Amino acid sequence: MHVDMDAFFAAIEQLDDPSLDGKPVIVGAKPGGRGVVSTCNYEARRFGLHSAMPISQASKRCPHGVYLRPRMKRYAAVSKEVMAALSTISPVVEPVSVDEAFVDVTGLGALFGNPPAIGERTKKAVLERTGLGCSVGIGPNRLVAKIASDHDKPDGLTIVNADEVDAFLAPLPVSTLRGVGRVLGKKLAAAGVRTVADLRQWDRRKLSKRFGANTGAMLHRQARGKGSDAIGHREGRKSISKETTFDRDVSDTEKIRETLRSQSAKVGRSARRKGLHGRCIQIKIRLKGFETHTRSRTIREATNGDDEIFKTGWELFKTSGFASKPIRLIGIGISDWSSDNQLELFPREHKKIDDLLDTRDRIVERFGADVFGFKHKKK
DNA sequence: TCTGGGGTCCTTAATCTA
DNA sequence: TCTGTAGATTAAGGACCC
Repeated sequence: MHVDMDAFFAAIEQLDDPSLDGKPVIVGAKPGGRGVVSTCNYEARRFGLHSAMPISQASKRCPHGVYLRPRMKRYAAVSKEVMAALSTISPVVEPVSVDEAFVDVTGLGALFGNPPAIGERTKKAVLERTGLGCSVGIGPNRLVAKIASDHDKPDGLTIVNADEVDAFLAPLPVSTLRGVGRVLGKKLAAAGVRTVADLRQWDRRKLSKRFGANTGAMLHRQARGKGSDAIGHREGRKSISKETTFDRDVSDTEKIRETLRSQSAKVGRSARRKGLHGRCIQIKIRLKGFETHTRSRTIREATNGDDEIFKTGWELFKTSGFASKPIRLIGIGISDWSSDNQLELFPREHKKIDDLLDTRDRIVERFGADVFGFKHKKK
C-alpha cells in the first residue's frame, strides 16, 4: 500500500489557520522573488497553479492567493504523526519522504478485511490522528501501489489486483512511470510512444538499443507492471548540502565567501549531529541562463568541521574558472562518508551486532569456546 | 519565460592500481 | 621484471524525484 498526503504543506497551513479555508493557499517562494511553488491546495490548482511552477507565473495567474513560506519543522512534526497513524495498520512502514510512505499490508486480510477495507481504515486512522486527508493505492508491488495512489487525488482510494495490472496501466501516459521525465518523455514521444500500451509493443532488445541498456530494461519492466514488493528500512542519507539562489545575481566575491562560510557551518553542524564524516566536498555554481557547474575534491581525511568544509569549498570556487562571473546560486555539500560511519548509518543493525558479540562473549566466558564446536579466537 | 532546495542515481572520461 | 588490462576511484554533468 502506498499512502500519499493531499497537498501536504498547504493542508497543514489550513489546519493551523482556519481563516485560510476556501482560499487558494500557495506554499513556496516569496512572490516577487526567485523561486517556485512547493505545494498549493486544490483551490489554487483551479487557477492552473502546480508544484514547481515559477512563483512569478503563479502570482500572475492567482494574485489574490495566500502566499506562505514553508515551515519544514512543523511539517516534519506532522509527518511523524502520519507515520504513527500508519503504524497502527501495519508494523512495516517505510517513509519515502515527509508526505508519503509504503506500508506492507500483506496478510492483513484476516485482521482488517479485503483491500478496500484496509484502505478505508488507513485513511480514517490518518484523518483522526492528524485531521488531514490522503490518497491511498494498493497493488501487488510498489510500482503499482504508487501509481494507484496518484490515480484518484485528492482523498482517493484505488485498488489494483494482480490480474488488473495490465489493463490499469495500459491507457496511462508513459510519464506516469518512474524515471520518465521531460527528457526521456520527449525521446519516447519521438519514437511514437505516448502510453504504457504503446511502450508494451517494444521488446527489451529494441528498447535497450534505442534508449540504453539500463533505461531499456527499466522501461520494459515497468510497462509490464513489474516491480519490487519489498518494504522495509531505507539506508541513511548519502550526502548533506546547502544551496542559495540570490534574489539578484551576485558579482561581489566577498558576499559569495560569506554565503559559503555560513552554508559550510550549516552543513558541518548537520553532519556532526548525525555523527558523519565525509571525504568528498562539492560546490555548485549557477550562472546566468541557469548554466550550472559543480566542482568537487576528495580530501585525505574525512571531516565534518566547518572550517575544513569551507576552506575546501572556497578553494574549489576560486579555481573553478567562474569566480569572476555574476553568480545566481552558490551551494556546498559533503558526501562519501568514511567507513567508520557506515555503522552509524545503521544504528539498529550496529547495536544488534554489538549485542550479539556481547552475548557470544558471555557464553564463551561461562561455557568455554568449545560450545560453538570450534576453537574460539579472541574477538 | 522562468526555472528552489534537498536529495538520488546514472553516464562518461580520465586516472590509478591490482 | 615487463606489459596489457580489468576494475576502482575520481570528477563533472545531467535527469529525475518530492
